[in-house]
Amino acid sequence: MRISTRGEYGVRAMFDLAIHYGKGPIPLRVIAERQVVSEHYLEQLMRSLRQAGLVVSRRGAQGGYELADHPENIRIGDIIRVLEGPITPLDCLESTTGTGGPYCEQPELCVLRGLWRSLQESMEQVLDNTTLEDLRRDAAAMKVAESYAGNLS
Amino acid sequence: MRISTRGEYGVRAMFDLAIHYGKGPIPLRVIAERQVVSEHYLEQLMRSLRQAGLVVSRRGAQGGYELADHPENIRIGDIIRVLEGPITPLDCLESTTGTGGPYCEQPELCVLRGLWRSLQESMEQVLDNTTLEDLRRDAAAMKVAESYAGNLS
DNA sequence: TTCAATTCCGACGTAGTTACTCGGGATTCC
DNA sequence: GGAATCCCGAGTAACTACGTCGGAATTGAA
Repeated sequence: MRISTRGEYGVRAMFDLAIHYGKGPIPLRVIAERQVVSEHYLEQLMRSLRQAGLVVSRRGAQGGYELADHPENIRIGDIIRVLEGPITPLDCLESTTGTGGPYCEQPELCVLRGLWRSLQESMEQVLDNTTLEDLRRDAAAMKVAESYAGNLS
Repeated sequence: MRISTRGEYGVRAMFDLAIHYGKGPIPLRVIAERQVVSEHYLEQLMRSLRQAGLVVSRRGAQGGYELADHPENIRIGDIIRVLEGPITPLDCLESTTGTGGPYCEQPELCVLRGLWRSLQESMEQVLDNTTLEDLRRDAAAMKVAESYAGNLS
């Protein structure tokens, strides 16, 4: 029931970009330093996020990454899905082929399906109802100045 | 964000025992056949569940496993915790030592902590408010006779 | 009393995943 | 032209998930 470091670091990086939204591109090196994660590793994650259209990049000197959209339009669930795949406790909920044991092919007969579906919905509810803007506002409410906020995990 | 087969098979097995609660011990072999999981593997899971006090066992001929308590007193969360460990998206929520990045040692300064905590609470809310009795009742409501219910995933 | 059924236990194996690292090419600004 | 930066594919070491295996201990029944 854990998210991996991909999701964790990815959200940290996106939060960092949200805090500094509107100030032009931020180099990977800076994000990695502020969030205390491996630069090379984070680069891989940013690659995924860029391909998914959540961030845009600029190459060369003065280049870097920035959010592709306003923080209020980026949900945490979007980030997690890109980096971790579908938000689901069990793969069989996503496919119709049924890998969740006997009778999983006939969802109407699978009692446990309802349980896992509820779990899935409750997770998605939290992650899709929180945007980067919410987090940015939380940071501000904590009276943590922007200059420090970049260091928050 | 997935549960592993330990949790999945474990819940399936406990559900099976709930359906057949009050009829004496059920041999591992029977559970494994009904749920279509490896007998040897399931044995390991039952070992954990027994040590945690969720099931009781009887050895020898006519032996097997049964729930240690009435199905309404066994929550899905109890089962998952035994087989998967704490229900949490991030280990740092469980410890006070702080492994969630900079400032995680000072939770009041960690903006993301609130997000992960919400996610954790929503997962626990579902898993701790569903008991084996709820699932048993679901099965009955589905008009699936007990004799078939044992086959449900 | 013997025998078959069953749980109990510890160890082993192995395929896949995770969490990175690395080297170099392409692009952009000054 | 050169420094800064992103872009890309490959490699790798450790860990985890998902089992397997062989046999000892216990129990009920014939």
